[in-house]
Amino acid sequence: MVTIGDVARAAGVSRSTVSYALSGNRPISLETRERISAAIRELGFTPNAGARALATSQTKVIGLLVQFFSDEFSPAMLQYVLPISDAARDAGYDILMVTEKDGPRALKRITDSNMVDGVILLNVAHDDPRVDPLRGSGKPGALVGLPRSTGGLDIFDLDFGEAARMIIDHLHALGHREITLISPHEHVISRGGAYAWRFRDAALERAARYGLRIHARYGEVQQPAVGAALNAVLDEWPSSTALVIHNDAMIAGLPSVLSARSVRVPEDLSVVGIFSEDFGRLFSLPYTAIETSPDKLGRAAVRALVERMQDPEAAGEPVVRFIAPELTDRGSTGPTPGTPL
Amino acid sequence: MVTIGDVARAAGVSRSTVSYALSGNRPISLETRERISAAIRELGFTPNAGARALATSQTKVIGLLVQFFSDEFSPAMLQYVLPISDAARDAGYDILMVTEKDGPRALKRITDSNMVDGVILLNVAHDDPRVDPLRGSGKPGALVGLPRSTGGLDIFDLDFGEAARMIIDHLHALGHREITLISPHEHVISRGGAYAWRFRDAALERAARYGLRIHARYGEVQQPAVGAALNAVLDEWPSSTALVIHNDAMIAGLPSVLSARSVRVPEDLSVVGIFSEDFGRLFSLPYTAIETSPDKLGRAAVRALVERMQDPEAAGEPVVRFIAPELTDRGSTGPTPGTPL
DNA sequence: CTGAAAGCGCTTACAG
DNA sequence: CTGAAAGCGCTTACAG
Repeated sequence: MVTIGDVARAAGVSRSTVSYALSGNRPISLETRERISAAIRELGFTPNAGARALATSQTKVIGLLVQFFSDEFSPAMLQYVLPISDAARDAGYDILMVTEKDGPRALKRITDSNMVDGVILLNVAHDDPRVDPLRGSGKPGALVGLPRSTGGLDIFDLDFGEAARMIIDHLHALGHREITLISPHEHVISRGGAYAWRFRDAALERAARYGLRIHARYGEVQQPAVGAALNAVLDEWPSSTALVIHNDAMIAGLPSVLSARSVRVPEDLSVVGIFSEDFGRLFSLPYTAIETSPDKLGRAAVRALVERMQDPEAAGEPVVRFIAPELTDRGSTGPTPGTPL
Repeated sequence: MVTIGDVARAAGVSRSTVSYALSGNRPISLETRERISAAIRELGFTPNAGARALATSQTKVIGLLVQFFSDEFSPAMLQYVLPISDAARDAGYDILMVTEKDGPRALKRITDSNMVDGVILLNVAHDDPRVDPLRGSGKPGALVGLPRSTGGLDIFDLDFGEAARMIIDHLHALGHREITLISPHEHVISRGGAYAWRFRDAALERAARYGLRIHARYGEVQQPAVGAALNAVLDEWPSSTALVIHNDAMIAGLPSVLSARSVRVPEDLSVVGIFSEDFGRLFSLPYTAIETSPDKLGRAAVRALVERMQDPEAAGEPVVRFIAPELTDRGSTGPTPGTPL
C-alpha cells in the first residue's frame, strides 16, 4: 500500500506538507503543490481511512439503521434508502447500513467503536428502543418517523394528521357523506407505529366535525387476506361512496378487487390513498393520493445530520419538522354517485 | 471516549494484556481475565474501529455495490441486500452500502482507502465496468451475476439456461406446441444484462429441438406500456397455449390483464414465470415459476467472500457457481386446451 | 502468564 | 512557506 510517506519522498517534501496540501489547511506554494499532485497521481495514493479516522476522530461515514416489520409492506423501504445514500455521498459521506434485528445493540456497536460520525434511524416507532441509546451515544442523530420523546435529535416525518384532514376535506367538498377508512395492520398500532393512529385519529375527528359517517377498520398485509379484507369492507358498507386507504398492501391489491367486482372509479366509488409516486408507479395505481415524499424526508434527514456533524454549534437546536402533505390528483375522486352536474 | 489504556489502568494490567484478553491470542490467567472483564463492563469499553483497522489492516466491513437501472424493476434489489446484510453480520462483518452511479470510482475509493476488507458486486452485467477495478484492487470480491471474464473472483448466479430448459421441458411434456416468451426490456440486452439472453437463447434452442413454435419478444418495464405489451402479445399469437415470462414488471402486470380479458389460467392459458417466492407474494402472483433464490445467492456470496477474507490461502481457487433452478408449481400450467383427460 | 515498546498511517500544534 | 515530532488507540513481536 502506498502511504503519505511515499508521496512525501517522491515529491521531496515532508509528510506534513503532503497532508496540508491534501486538506488545504495551510497555504502551499504552487510549485510544491504541483510536485505533490504529480507524486500522488503517479503513485496512486489514497489516504488510509482508518488512520485518518484515528487522527481526526471523523470517519465520514453515516450509520443507517433500517428496520423491517412483517406487518409492513417491504418495497417502501428502498425509497428511503436510495435517496439517503445518494444525498450522503453528495455530502462526502458513505453509508454503513445496518439491518440487525437488535437495533439498540447495533447502534451501540457502531457508535461506541466510532465507526460512524452520526446515525439515521428509519421507520421510527412511537416507543422506539433505538432512540434513547442514540441520544446517549454522543453522536448526532436524525430520525425519519416521530417518536414519543423528541429532544436532542433532528426529526422528520410526514404530517399524517394534516394528510388525513386534507383527504376528508376533499371528499367532503365533493359531497361524500359516508366514507370507509382502512388503516395499517392492527399490529402496526400495537407495536407503536404512530403514523397509523395519527392519521386515523385526525380523519375521525375531522369527519365528526362535518357530521360524516366514517367506517374505520384495520387492514391486512398479505394475500389472500388483503383481497378478502377489501371484499369484506365493500360488502359490509355498500353505501360508502368513498374509500380512504392508508395501507400499502391494501391499496396495491385494490385494482384487481374493484375490477373483479366491476366497480368503476370514480363513478361508483371515490378512492384516495397515501403513497409515494414511485410506489404508485410500481403497482400502477390510478388513485389520487397524498404523496409521502420518502426522498424529501430522507434528504432532509441527511442534510440536518451533515450540518450537525460538521458544526454542532452552528446547527442550533434540533428540529422536529413535518413535511406538508400534497394531494396528487389522479382522477379517482368525484362527486357522490347520483349527484346532478 | 474510554480507551484500552483506561481499562488497563482500572484492571491494574498493561494495555497489551487487555488486548490479548480481548482477542484471546494468548493465555491469560483466570483472575486477570476477570478483572479485565469487570473493568470493561464498568467503563463501557468498546475498541476503536479505526485504531484497530490501522493496527491490523482489517476493517471487518464488506463493501456492497448495488446498481439500479431504470430498465429494471426495483423491488427485486432489496431481496438480495437484506440476506447479504444479515449473513455478513452473522459472520462479524458490517456492510458499507454504495449506490453511487459511478461504480468503478466508488470501488476504487472504498478499496484504496482500506474502508473495506472485501467487496460484493450486485447485479453484475456481461461487460461490467466494476469487475476489472475489483480484480485490480487487491481485495477479495464476490459477484452476484455472471460477467464475461470470470477469473479471480467468486461468482454466483442462477443457471438461467437450465431454468429455460426446465420450463420448456415442462410445457412440452404437458403437450404445448406453441409458446410465447417474454424477455426483459430490450435495453437490458443492449447494456449487457446477460441473464436476458442466457435464458432466451436456451429457451429457443430447446424449443427448436422439440419442434415447438415459439414467439419471442422483449417486454416493457413501466405502465401503461406493460399492459399494452401484454395485450399486444395475446392479440398477436392467440393460438399460443403457454406464456413464459422472464420479466418482473410484465409478470406483475399480468393478473389484471388476464382478468380483464377473462382468460382463465391454466384452462385457457398456461403461465410460467421466473421470480422469487417473496416477489410472488408481494404481487400476489398465482403462477408456477422458477425460483430465483436471491437469498441463497446473496448468502453464498457472503460465505465465499468471508472465507477468502479470513484465509486467502485456504479458500483455494475462486469458483463460478450456478444455483440449480427449482420449479415451484403454483398450478398455473396444465395440458393444452382441448386435450382429452 | 505478563509488560514495555514499536509500529500501523494519518493530522496538527509547535517552531522556524 | 515548510519540517520535525507528538499523538490518535489499537496490536503484536520481543523479552522475561
